[in-house]
Amino acid sequence: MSTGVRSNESQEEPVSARVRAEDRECPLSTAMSYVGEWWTILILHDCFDGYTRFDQFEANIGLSSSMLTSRLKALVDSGVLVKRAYQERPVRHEYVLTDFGRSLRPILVAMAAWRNAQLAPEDRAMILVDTGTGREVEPAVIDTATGLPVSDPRFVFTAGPAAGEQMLERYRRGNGR
Amino acid sequence: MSTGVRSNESQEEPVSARVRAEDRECPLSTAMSYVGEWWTILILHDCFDGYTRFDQFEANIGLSSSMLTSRLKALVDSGVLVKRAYQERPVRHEYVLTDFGRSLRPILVAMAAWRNAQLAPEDRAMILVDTGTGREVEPAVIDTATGLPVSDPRFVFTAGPAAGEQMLERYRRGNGR
DNA sequence: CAGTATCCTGTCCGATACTG
DNA sequence: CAGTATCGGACAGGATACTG
Repeated sequence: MSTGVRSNESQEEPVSARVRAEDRECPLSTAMSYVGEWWTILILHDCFDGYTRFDQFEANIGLSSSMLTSRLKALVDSGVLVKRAYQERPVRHEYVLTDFGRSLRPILVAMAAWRNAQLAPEDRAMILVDTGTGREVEPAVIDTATGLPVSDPRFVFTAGPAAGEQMLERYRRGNGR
Repeated sequence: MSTGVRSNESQEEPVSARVRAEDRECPLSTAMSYVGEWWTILILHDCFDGYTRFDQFEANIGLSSSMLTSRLKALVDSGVLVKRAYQERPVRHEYVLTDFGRSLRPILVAMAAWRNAQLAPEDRAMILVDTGTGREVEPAVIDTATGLPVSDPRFVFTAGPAAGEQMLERYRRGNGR
């Protein structure tokens, strides 16, 4: 799990997302292989709100049980959740976030904040609050060095040290910048 | 476009994502209807890097031309891109980000930052840099009031003023918190 | 309740061919 | 080059039925 990618699998080998992510060696693609699916985001949302059980996910999200089974399995396989029996006879499981899974929360927050920023405060259906003060949080994605929002045009993507040929080509002179 | 949701459409009415987003009245779902697809993220990435043309997207992303056509159309319909002829005879178009489209960039940055944080600096294939200083940016999602990262457990989601029954139910006493 | 297994439909998406 | 139209296979995902 050091690379953060799905570890095992049955004998079958589908998972187009994984292949695409590695082929592209791009952090965005890798991130998409984790949070690029509706159900995954919705399940994570539930988890961040403290829900842990199959029927809770099913009720909150409203997906079919077979889909939920397969999504949960994928999340466990990829190290985002762990499945744990919390009682025997009958055996009952709970699904809880790993540290790795918790690390995804800022992405969800950024997405929710993006949408809420388009709405007047009184039109927001879900908000982030500071339990210390009770006040609504206004999240921002910033550069930790300067504190500036990353939407500032001075910040641009470019090839990193481990860039492959495709990535280098992408950032060679010639794009519209 | 004030609500940021797709405006028009041909006579046909597919777009399952839109329906789901509105039904759920959840900012995460709405965000997912915009950035929940691989191709959309990849196209946006290209746009943020200054690419504007059909063949550039095709070469960088490697998707089929028919898919690219339909993804671009969706992005134009949803107000993320505008299609503009930059020359006549033969007519050639470019696709450029609207302000609304540009507002999505922090989400992409948060995703890339999430992945890069798992890698040693020398293992990163793509990074964000400050063109002022030339240094790599370490982005963070923070609360603008306190400056604390939103990963801090004091920050939690809860129902907002416009929460509907489903959202209220979700945050009533009873989840695992 | 907590799932698993099976079926079936719609849609994603690449391949191919065509147009100005 | 910058697309559009059509075809067909693979798979996502709901509905339903079954199990301990």
